[in-house]
Amino acid sequence: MDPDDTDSKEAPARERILHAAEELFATSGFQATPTSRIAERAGVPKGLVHYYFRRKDDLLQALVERLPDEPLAAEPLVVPGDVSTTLGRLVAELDRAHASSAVLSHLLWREADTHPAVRSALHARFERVTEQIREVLAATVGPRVRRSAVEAVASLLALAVSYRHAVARHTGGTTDDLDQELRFLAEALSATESS
Amino acid sequence: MDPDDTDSKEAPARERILHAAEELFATSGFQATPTSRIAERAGVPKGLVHYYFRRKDDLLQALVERLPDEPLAAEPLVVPGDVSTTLGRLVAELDRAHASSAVLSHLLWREADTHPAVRSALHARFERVTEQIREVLAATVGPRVRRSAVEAVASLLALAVSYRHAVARHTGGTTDDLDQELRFLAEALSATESS
Amino acid sequence: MDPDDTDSKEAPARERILHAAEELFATSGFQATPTSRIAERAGVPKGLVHYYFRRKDDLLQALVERLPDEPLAAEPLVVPGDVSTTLGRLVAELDRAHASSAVLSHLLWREADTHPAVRSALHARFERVTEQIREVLAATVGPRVRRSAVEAVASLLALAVSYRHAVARHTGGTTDDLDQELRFLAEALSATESS
Amino acid sequence: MDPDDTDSKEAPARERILHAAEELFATSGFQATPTSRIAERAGVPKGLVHYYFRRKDDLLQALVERLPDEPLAAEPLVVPGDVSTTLGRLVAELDRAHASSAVLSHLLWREADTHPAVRSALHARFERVTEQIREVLAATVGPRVRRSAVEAVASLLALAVSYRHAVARHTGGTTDDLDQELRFLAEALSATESS
DNA sequence: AATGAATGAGACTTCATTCAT
DNA sequence: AATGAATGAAGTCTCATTCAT
Repeated sequence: MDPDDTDSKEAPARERILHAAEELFATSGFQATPTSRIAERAGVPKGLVHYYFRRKDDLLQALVERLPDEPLAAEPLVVPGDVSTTLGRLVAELDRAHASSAVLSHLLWREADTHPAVRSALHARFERVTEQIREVLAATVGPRVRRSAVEAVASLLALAVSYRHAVARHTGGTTDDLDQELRFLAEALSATESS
Repeated sequence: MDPDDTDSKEAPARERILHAAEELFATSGFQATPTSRIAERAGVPKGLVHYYFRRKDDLLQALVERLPDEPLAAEPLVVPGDVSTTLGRLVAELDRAHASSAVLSHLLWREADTHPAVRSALHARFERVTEQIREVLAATVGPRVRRSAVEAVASLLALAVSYRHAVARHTGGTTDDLDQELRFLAEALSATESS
Repeated sequence: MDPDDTDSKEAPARERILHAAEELFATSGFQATPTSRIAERAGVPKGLVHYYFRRKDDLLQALVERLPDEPLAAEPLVVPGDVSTTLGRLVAELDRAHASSAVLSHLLWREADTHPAVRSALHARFERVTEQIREVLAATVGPRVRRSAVEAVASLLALAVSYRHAVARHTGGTTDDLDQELRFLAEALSATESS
Repeated sequence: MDPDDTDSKEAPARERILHAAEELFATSGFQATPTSRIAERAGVPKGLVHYYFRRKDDLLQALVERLPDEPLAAEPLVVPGDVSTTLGRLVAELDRAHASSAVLSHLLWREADTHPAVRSALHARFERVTEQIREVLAATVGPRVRRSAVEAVASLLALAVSYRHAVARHTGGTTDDLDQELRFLAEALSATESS
């Protein structure tokens, strides 16, 4: 019929449905988004949504399984010996990564209460952030820094960063920076080194 | 309704409705809770719910306005000079306060995305926690500790504690303790003092 | 049909719904009858059907529980000693009773396969017919007739009458009469008496 | 592919579809059986069902036209002069024949209300049973037995047997035997002979 | 000949909200 | 002041059927 029509026929229907659902779930919430609106947004008939995803929950499930969760390379961030700068870069990078998947992140927090699969995805994400901070720190501080201090800093930072991400969706994406806190942590780590 | 049922006259109907709504909203979410179930749980006829609260949103609004958010006395926690012990007590107290209003807290997080009033209540709560930590810290550390260090620790701790509270509802209320992190922060504060 | 049926607002809504459902279920079958058509026929909004009967099955259930199943007086039929006449009257009366609740009877047969409650109602109905035949016979034949012969005749007649009722709904209500068969049974009973 | 492809296809696809439909229609009813489930059960793609049978009704039609209804040989059952034994054997044989096509029989009764073709098949079946009973009886009783008595017994027995078959699907296939009734009928027939 | 993606009508059901009493 | 019957919009989901390959 329309061979040169590239606007709505560009992606396969299934993909367009997923994309529409992702946006709408994040914007209005899972429950508040009718499947009919997803179909409308994706430019497909209502029935096709249920053809690919029998129940509405399956759509959410598919969305969670599609989560990118890129690894985030540690080395480029590390300035050996300069904890303050390194942590600053690290947090900036975590914020950037979070912002780039803001839609899905929002979705994660919104639906964690009702969908166990979402809940575990959220938990896994936190664990990954903690581990990344730990790695970067370990590669930055000198060998004389106590291991327990590194652990404590990694844990505190992971919690702090995660909280900021959790509320970022309520503030339109902007959060206070952590400059002051990072300087304090860097200084504190150096202090343990002296012994 | 049975007229001689003293059980149903313990609290005024309006109060019973609010109480039922609080529990159900927290358990199943705002959208997923029919007003009819609220009426049922409160032991009042269905019409009465809308008699007191014209729209369902008014119920949520009333719930948020009822938020207790007791101030939490600072002095009993302070052990002057002993930052580690004081912070331990403080966090324990914050956790306890949070747990005691777990239902409402859960509700706050669940509905923050859809109701601005809830969102601000959540934000105000975070600010209050930060302020309390700052107060307690100020009363504990010696005068030689840098003000900026106190700020940094208060901020970090508020973020960390808040994140733990945010996810407590997903883990059945249990969260990792912060002992190691608190010791590290206490030590770090002492270190700044010496200079 | 009903001479008192003046307008559709006469009976309370719940009753009108039941009445409409009864007719439509019998005419088109349970599955093939949309609840919307029941509402339409009853002259009530669609929602009211589900207000009174949460699920469609509940409507069928209520219909079955409403089954009249009048006892059918035995004495007026009995002509002592004249088995043939008595059986003729009895069958005529059973046919008449069946025809008067033709709609519900049809419904019973249609839905017996899918609804156990309907199935048992159907079974109970057969048992009742058998018992009535037995009673009438016992009051008609002389004391010298063997009990086992009465049993056999009652059983055969109940089966035969019931089959005719079962297929009556397919033939527009008309069934072959049983005159010849009844005369044979009467004669056979008399024959056993002689011994 | 080629129709003689025998890789996983024991029977031709069309046949497998009919077989699957027969079972599913009998088990769950015509309306309640989606064509997709028929395809699934038959192990064929969904489109193929409608390729062979344009509309769902065509499937039912084809099923009815395929009805076996084997004639049932009369002679082996007849014990000349012994009506009781003969009738016993006859009923047993009719029951057995019915049970062997229980699935289709069930289907017949279920869909008689909605499909005229099914209805006539059911009616024809009853006529055939009556005729068979009449034949067997005629070959069994002596010439002095009144023809009208034979007619009456054949009719009564056909009705009784048919009712038992009609409800057999509700009772898991088991029905009360007719021993007592058959003895009575045999005796009654003999009684007419004496004159 | 065969297939499975696509379609859209329509089914059941839920529920906030209104209103007459 | 209180109630529960009534309303109708909207939601999820099913499924026979069509059609382009």
